[in-house]
Amino acid sequence: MVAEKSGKYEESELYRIRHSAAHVMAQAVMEMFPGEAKIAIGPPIEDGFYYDFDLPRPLTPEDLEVIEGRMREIIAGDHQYQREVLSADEAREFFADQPYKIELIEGLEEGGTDEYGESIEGPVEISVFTHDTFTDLCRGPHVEDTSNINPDAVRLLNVAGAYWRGDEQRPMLQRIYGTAWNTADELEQYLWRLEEARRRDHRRLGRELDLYSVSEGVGPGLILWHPKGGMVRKIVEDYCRAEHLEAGYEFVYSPHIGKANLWEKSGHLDWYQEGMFAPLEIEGQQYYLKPMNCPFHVEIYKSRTRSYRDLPLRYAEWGTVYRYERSGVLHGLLRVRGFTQDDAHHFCRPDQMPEEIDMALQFSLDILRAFGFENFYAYLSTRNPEKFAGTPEEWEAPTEALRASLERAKLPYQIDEGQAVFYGPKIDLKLKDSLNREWQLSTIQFDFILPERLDMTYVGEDGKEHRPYMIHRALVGSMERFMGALIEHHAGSFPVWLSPVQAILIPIADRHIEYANKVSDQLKKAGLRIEVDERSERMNAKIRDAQLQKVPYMLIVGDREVENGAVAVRLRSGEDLGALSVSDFLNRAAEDIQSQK
RNA sequence: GCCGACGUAGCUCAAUGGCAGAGCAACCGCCUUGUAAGUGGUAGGUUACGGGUUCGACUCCCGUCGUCGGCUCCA
Repeated sequence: MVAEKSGKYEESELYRIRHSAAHVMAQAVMEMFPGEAKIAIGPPIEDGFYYDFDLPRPLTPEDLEVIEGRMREIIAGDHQYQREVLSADEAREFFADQPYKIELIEGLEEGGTDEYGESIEGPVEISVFTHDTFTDLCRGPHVEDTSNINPDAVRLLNVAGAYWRGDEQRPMLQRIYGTAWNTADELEQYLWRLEEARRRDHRRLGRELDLYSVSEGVGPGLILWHPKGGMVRKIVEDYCRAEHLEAGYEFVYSPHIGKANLWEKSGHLDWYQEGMFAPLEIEGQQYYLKPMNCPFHVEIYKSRTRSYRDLPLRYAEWGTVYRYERSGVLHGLLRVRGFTQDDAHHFCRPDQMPEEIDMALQFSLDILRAFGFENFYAYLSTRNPEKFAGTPEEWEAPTEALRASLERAKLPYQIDEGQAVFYGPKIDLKLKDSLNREWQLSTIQFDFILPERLDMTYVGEDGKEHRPYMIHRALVGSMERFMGALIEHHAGSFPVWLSPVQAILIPIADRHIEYANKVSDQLKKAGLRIEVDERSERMNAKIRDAQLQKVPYMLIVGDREVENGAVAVRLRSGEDLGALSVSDFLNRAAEDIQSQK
């Protein structure tokens, strides 16, 4: 079942409002730079709209305020949107001083691309929409009248650079992003959502919770895990390792560098060199930092003769890889230059392939669910016609095999045309977090190229040599990116089983420290991760700090608790559970940990 | 990589050409505390780095590095 691209938004009133607001904005910008503003395109997007301009100078935040103010005036003028159909020649004449529009008109006339650069079939009718003094090449739809736009529900957000037609060889334009809603209240809610996303930003929480840092001294895109973040990561890894063992994987380890010749044979230097760090020279030999683990796992496979009886083999490794990413794309934990994949390779006979794909897919879903993620979207990436090994015919069966597995799993999926890796098609799993943002984590890749390039064989029942199939898969993807997703999904309030500090003991006065340490020892023996706040601070201050660190349980101990062998339990939700005996608290904690909530 | 903004104490931010500051954190005390910040003091700086203009630069100019928002890219 292929997920339908939702046609609903495109047909909605909000879509028309945003599209119309983009036109109003373009009018305001053209008035700001009479005769000098060149307009490109301005479509509605999720949650808002943008418009691209070629202007004589960079826009400032103050300009945005002026533009926004002028937009309100235009809106208040109650101008109708009027559609008119033009011939290509008429349109060219009308937009004679707008080179970007001229280019768009060519696209419409010849067919191939529409006014947003999306591909279309055949030539289409050329229409323009006019409101007040502004006319734009546009297929619509628009609202009837600018009075349908609520001036109190429009906000310009920021300016950014954007290449004309998304092509880095072409001019860089200035893009103004804006948002528009039905009501001021909806706008407020949207702005609140943006603010909430900022509060949850893993880069901010990473610092506040002392999870990780990136040091200028070390280098961009290279992550330093601090003890707290390291603890969370270790728990994630330990859990995954145990699950892998149970699922029939074996663990391997491989080095960080390998000879140039290895990467030549694997095809990485042909297909992927621009993503690799420059080679190191050692005793006249070139070595490369590994961008992937697969060639090493293949070498392990090839270290002896394999029988059909040995298959499938499943090698798993938390392998740290290095990939060159252009400086402008680095982003916290989500786009880095060094990261650790929870990588594994299945080597199997052709007849085992469907089962191996099914297993990898199911395992992936199980693991992600364990960490609190529920909403998955699958993407099937097909052959990139510009960048693929083998022949198009060879790609057909593997692509079908992946598709069949998705059907069996009853996962809704979309096709990502041409997004495959050079060595085969893949399934990617993306998930939505608690703020409805999409994250790509899992990938399951069919590979029929490397086994041949690296000459892998097994001896079949017939005593002859056969070529195995290979699956590359990473479940959480990269530990770094997954940690980023985990931090943001839980807004830093990790479930108890993942919290680096599960409980903090808060002695009310110095005389309670001894008892706090005694309880701490007891809890540590039971396997909990505990801290004691021995600072000479007020209890209130200690609670505040523990709250800010998002510690699941705050255990307050004063005279009453010492006397009764108890702890007064406060949850980070603010809920006060009152005094519990140490063993009752342990039961409560064990339950919470067990449920992984 | 590209366009734009930015870089001042561990963090958040002041100082716009004339003595580099505050709050929090840290450290040393005092207070001994009952569910989100008790209180006094001390220390902390090559203002990212390198050059230039100037009597004088955190401030103006150039370059480099880095961060942020996008674009492009993303095995």
